[in-house]
Order: sequence, then structure tokens, then C-alpha cells
Amino acid sequence: MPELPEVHNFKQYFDAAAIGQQIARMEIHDDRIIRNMSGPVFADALKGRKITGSIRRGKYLFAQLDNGHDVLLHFGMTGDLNLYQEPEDRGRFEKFAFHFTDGNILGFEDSRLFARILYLEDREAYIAEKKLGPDALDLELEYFLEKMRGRKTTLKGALLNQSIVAGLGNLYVDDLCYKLRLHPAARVADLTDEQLTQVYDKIVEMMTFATENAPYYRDYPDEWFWHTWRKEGEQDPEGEGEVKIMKVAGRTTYYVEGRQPL
DNA sequence: TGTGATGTTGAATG
DNA sequence: GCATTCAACATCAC
Repeated sequence: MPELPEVHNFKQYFDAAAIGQQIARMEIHDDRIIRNMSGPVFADALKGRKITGSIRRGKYLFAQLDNGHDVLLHFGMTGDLNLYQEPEDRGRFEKFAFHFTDGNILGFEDSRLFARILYLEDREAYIAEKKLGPDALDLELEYFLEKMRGRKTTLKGALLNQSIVAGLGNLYVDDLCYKLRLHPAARVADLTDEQLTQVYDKIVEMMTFATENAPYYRDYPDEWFWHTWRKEGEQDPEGEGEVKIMKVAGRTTYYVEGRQPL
């Protein structure tokens, strides 16, 4: 479940489990999600290292090592972390695990293998190469307006583009469009600066709420469009129309016909 | 049995 | 070089 708020939760979990820990050894069951080296080379690079901190940018979580390098943890669609002590508590989908010197084990699980794990000598160079945009919580209005103005793509397509803003995914973008009564397939170029400013404000508001209330923000289901009632044909709880499904930017998209006119 | 899934990417095209 | 679109990735669960 990884969009920005979920990765924020992963960071909190990771920090509590791993900061200050030394890696006694890595256990690797399947190295297909390790994208820039083989499993044995990855394990060798990490053995003996200490974890000193972590940095989250959008959906990317960089685990910092005591040699100045980083391990990038990107959770894909189904990535997860699992801290345990006994081998029998290993998750069914664990792909590799950090074995710390104090006996704790931090497993990285991923059923669908869309996660991306990279050993990075230069985090900033990687971010630049990827053209990864600013984290949604660090977004500045002027930057956002300049990046968005005149784009020919859809509103949803632009908000999913991690080089404009890092952190939004399919669910939160639908949520944002619903809240602002904007159609996800609206052309960005057709939106006014005033509308783009509303989008900006809503991005910051939603991500701030979710992270400040982490990990309990899901206890506020009424805050989230997708959480409680997202099914085609249902009525908008605010009485403005019927839920419809369409493909936008290649993703299944839910919106309320009438409430979100094109 | 078929279908779709909270994401990214490389290739193709404009 | 940039912007945009889209199939492909691999597996599981309903």
C-alpha cells in the first residue's frame, strides 16, 4: 500500500527497527527486486555496515549507511517490512532480510516483485538522474505552477508524474480530484492558475493530514474518497452524482459524474 | 478461469 | 532534448 503516507509509515517502522543497528549478514531468497547488482554482491556490500538514518522523498525511502552510501527501498505495489526475531515468523513473501547483530531480523516482503532495491553510492546523483521531483510535503506553489502550466496531459497524468511532484499515487489523486470537483481527465492546460493553486493546496493538505496522523489516519475513513464507497454505480455521499470508472493515464480511475464535469 | 491490483520504466511517437 | 503514451514487468487474490 505504498503512496507517500504509506511510505511515511514504512519510514517510521524502518527507523524504529533499524537505526543504530549493525548488519551481521543479509539473507537473500530472491534477488530479482535488487536492480543494480546480484544478491551475493548486495549482501557483501551490506555486511558489517551500520544503519544511521533514512530519508524519504515521495515513495522512495533511502536507508543511510555508515559509509555514506544508501540502500534505496522502493515498495512498488506490494512491498512491506516485517521485524521479527524467530525464523518461523518470516513472512511468506519475504525476498531478503537484514540480520542485525542483536538478533533482530528485518524482512523485506514483496509478493508481486515490483519493488526496486538499489545499492547507491551517490543518493543525490540517483535522484538527479531519475529527475525525481520535490516531495509533496516540500512542494512550493511557484514551482508547481511553472511545472504544470500549459501541459497537454491530463490532471491525473501530471499528478502521477513523480518528476513534477513525488509521492502521489492512484488513490490519492482520485481523492484529490473528487474533493476539488475536478475531472481527472481534464487537460492541465485548460486549468486556471486559481484551480492549479487549489490543487496545490489540496496536495499539501491531504499529505499533511495523512502523515501527521500516521499510522492512524485510516481511522478517519470519512476523509477519504476511496476508502469507504468506491464502487461503480454508487451514489456520491454528498449527493452530487453517480460513481463512474474510466481509464485515465493508464490507471483505473473513479470519479463522480456530474460532480466532476469534464 | 479470468481479471485486475496503492507503480515504474523503456521504447515509440510527436 | 522534452512531453506524452502505453505495454511490460510477475504474482496473488477474489
